[in-house]
Amino acid sequence: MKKVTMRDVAEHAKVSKSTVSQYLNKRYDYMGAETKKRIEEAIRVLGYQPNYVARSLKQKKTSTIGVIVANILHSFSTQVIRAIEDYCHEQDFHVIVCNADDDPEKERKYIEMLRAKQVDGLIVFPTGENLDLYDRMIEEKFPLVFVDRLIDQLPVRCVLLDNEAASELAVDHLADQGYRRIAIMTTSLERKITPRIERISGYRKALEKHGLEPKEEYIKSLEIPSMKEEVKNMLSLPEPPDAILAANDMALMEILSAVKDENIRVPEELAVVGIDEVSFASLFTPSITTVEQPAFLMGKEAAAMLLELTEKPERVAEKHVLRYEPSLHPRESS
Amino acid sequence: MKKVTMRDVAEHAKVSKSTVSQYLNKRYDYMGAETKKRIEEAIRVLGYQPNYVARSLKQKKTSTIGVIVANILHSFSTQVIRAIEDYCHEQDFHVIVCNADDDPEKERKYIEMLRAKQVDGLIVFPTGENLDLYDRMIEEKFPLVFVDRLIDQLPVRCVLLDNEAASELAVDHLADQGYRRIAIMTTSLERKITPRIERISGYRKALEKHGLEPKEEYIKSLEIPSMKEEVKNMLSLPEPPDAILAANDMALMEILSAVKDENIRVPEELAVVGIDEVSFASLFTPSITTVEQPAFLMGKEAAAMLLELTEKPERVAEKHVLRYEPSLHPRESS
DNA sequence: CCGGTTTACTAAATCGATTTAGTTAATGCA
DNA sequence: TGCATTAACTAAATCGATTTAGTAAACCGG
Repeated sequence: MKKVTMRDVAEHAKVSKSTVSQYLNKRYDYMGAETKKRIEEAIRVLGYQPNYVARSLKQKKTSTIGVIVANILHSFSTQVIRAIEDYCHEQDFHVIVCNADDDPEKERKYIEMLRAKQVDGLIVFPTGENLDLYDRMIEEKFPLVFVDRLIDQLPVRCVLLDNEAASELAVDHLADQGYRRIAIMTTSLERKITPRIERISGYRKALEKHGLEPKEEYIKSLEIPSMKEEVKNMLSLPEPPDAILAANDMALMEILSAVKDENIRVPEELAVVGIDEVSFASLFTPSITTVEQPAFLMGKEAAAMLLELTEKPERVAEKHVLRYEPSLHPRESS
Repeated sequence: MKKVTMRDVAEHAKVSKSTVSQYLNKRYDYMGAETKKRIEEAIRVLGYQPNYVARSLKQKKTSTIGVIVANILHSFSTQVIRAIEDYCHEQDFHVIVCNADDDPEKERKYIEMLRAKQVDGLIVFPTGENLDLYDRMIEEKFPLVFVDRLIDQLPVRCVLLDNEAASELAVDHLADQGYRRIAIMTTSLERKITPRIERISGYRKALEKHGLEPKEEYIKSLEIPSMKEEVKNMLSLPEPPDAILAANDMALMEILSAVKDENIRVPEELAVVGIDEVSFASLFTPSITTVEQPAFLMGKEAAAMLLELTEKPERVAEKHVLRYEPSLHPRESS
């Protein structure tokens, strides 16, 4: 049951390997009709299937790209991944997805493995800690696109949300509805992660715009497990917030869980708005007001950009920061 | 900026390529300490990184497996994929995921592409239409595991839910709560897809067990877009159901959407139970009773099984149908 | 100090394609 | 007829590793 190779096809069709290769690559320029038929026949009866590994070695390209997401638990990541996969498969590229789990060591390992596998390019939601690797890729003009997070000093393509606008949309909406004591909660504190920082700064600016004073007790970023507790704390402040902005989908889930535990009426006692669209937003009672990222578009753009770099690697180091506009879905929770 | 190869390392360290290869593969049996140091040094200063494509060609293995899911929109698929990826990455295997979109032609294309890429094995949620390809893989002893769906006549490993038990759990629970007019709704009608068929037959058997007569108006399988409409139809029957079992997560979402549109009180007017756990089940008001598949376990098992077959391909054709037990999460919606 | 063993390495074949530089035969045109 | 073209192929090098068979020197016991 050994593998059938091009050599076998060649022998069976009584031509050379070269001719078979030409045939497979549709270089029919000077190929006899008779020969063509014989090769076709040989391929059929032997059940030949090409070996892309061999071809990749020779051609120095694999038609495969890698995607390393910082944390696959975010719905945003999965939406972007789907968009990338759809686009790439359309273009006959394959995709290998890795989840760095917000761990720079894992990120390093995956970057190294994927490069060893000779992927033609990488889309990375960077943890931000492996500057040497990022630098090296850029220097080598290895096709690279960053998503969701910015590394200021690096000249590289980036696809991300206008995060300040996202918070602004949410705060504007809440302020318009008459809410004055607006809190914000987000996950992940450690490293300076772009979306978290920008969403908080956008929130501060928007408050200011509406003449509202930011209170530090209303601005919390903490790990998932302590989140519900903090919602409860906030609500038992002398002056509790009348609205909470969840800075991402995971924060939203925790807030909703706390709200249910405590039997808080939404939006009468507390308004809730989430950044990131979630599958259940409109099904919920009350339905949840959200600020949606155009995740699908962003994924598609990132993929398109990467595949383009694949053909023009000299342009890898041109810095392009593409900001996408979020959109508000006003619903019953605010 | 050309690539550094083993040859470059060898020259720089003044040894042969073979020695460098031994070094990289940690065959230190008879290697001088001095030589070792020189190679190490050369690798460092040149920034050498191995090329797995070349290695794969020689070794005839890629340390990569393919996963082809029938429809990635199901939460079950994404959970299984995550489990597979986690397990494989732990074992230093890579995973390429493809979404066949319930289209047998796409499935065929992906199977062919992945095999051309020389993946070491395939985990497939089979559409059921490409028997020739399935047959051929089994005949060639190509590592293969099926998930979620059964193809009766094929001797192959399968990982799936005890679907009849899932419906039974749901119906038992509903009957215990006093519901008598229990309906079931599911997506996808065309092909005879295992979970759909078994969940419906399990439902029928369970009804019978409880002395309830199955009514054809209560058993509906249709495409997503017409689903909401059908819920409304059902509820305006002379004798409307008092409970609906959603046979999967997508059906559940449609039912919940209809329930919200029509302002139906759950569970007073209509109880709702879903097969497949969804992220928002416990957050919802009312929280949703679900029957959970052990998706994570199933994915892990499928991956473990496949990697084992990778080492014992002679066992590919042994038929093993692994059935997993679902579990009930009783909540407020029933 | 001689034949065998052990140590430390290397040359060359190989994996399965692609590609370049030819080769041979047929054809065209003056 | 004679020389350049063109058509239809092919031989061999190549991609970057792994691996097998082999070599040469050092060692070692009798």
